[in-house]
Amino acid sequence: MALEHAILVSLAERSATGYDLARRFDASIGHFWKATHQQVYKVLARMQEQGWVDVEQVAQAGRPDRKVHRITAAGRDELRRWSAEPIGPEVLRSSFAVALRGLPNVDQDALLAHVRARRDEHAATLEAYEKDMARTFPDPDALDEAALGPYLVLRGGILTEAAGLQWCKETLARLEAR
Amino acid sequence: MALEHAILVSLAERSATGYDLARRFDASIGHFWKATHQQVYKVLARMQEQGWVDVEQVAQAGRPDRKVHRITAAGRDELRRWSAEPIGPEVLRSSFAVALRGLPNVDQDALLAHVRARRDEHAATLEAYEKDMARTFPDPDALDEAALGPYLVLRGGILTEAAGLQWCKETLARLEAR
DNA sequence: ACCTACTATGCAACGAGTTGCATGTGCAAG
DNA sequence: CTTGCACATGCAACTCGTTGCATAGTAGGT
Repeated sequence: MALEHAILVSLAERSATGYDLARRFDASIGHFWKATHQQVYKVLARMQEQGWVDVEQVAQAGRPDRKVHRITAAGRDELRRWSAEPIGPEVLRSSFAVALRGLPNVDQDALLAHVRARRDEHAATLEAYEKDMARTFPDPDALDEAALGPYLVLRGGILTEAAGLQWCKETLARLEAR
Repeated sequence: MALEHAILVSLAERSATGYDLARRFDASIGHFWKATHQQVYKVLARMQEQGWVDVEQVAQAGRPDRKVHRITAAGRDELRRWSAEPIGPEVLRSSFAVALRGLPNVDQDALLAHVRARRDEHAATLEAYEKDMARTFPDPDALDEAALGPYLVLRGGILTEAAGLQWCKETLARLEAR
């Protein structure tokens, strides 16, 4: 499993509550790793037992205490240990590709609508990433240590979205040409 | 879940045993959907109960009977019904991106080695896809009904691999420049 | 002669991930 | 004044997916 490690990376950037982490997994980190809040809370509890994080309880009025999780030295060790391990094969699951492959056996109109929707999503995401890139890394040739990782990941997001968009466009052209 | 549907698509192309399907999930279909043989057998049993496939038992000497699964009319209906449903968000889980994002906190040498290995894998897969493309679809402007789906999926594979390769190259250039 | 891989099925135990529910306040929009 | 969203935690039940094991003959390499 690697949700642990995604959380460790995130906590190494900045300490956070489970709630904060869950939101990060809906936003920036969510571009390459998804997790729900239930999962995050469960895993955080386990990580605490293992001593990878420790918790500072912050009382609040009218709502549950914030439990701010901070990465420990053991957590950093684990991150370094994990990063030296061979990376397992990336999980690939594209129901879009499944539907395309089954072209003669699926609902053609629905498929066409799916492709269009997907094209628009890729276009929107790509645009958002490019804006983010321009805002956060205005000068990509002058990045400090802390910025390089996030920059490279965002670059990956842009390349991935551009490829997805291109795929949709070609697919649409083919389907519409029939 | 959509493993059912990936199997239905595969069986619509050609009837098969669980063993055959498992191998397809290691090869062509595996480019966009992974599944182990244990999973395939389990799901096939369920699909049979639901009446989406039926099974012809073929006796063999010295090894278990082959159970050839064929898609039924109900299976085809299910495929059409499923394809009209909204597609859920694609699952994204890239431990590579996690490691990159955590750049300052990971083992730098190991990461560099991972990126190189990944670059080589993408290059090899891309080359294999392109050969497959040249062999299977020598004239992409003259595709019949049955070929279009597989063609488009392969195109998607090529675009995806090319993007991954590009990402690795840029990443390497950045990491090596430090 | 031995070891490995291929064919072909499947169970059992476990770990990962999803869905649904529960609780309770404060604040803003309609 | 009511509806809904943001904050903040978490349990329970379930399904999905992985890992390890079991069986058993045949073919091919060292």
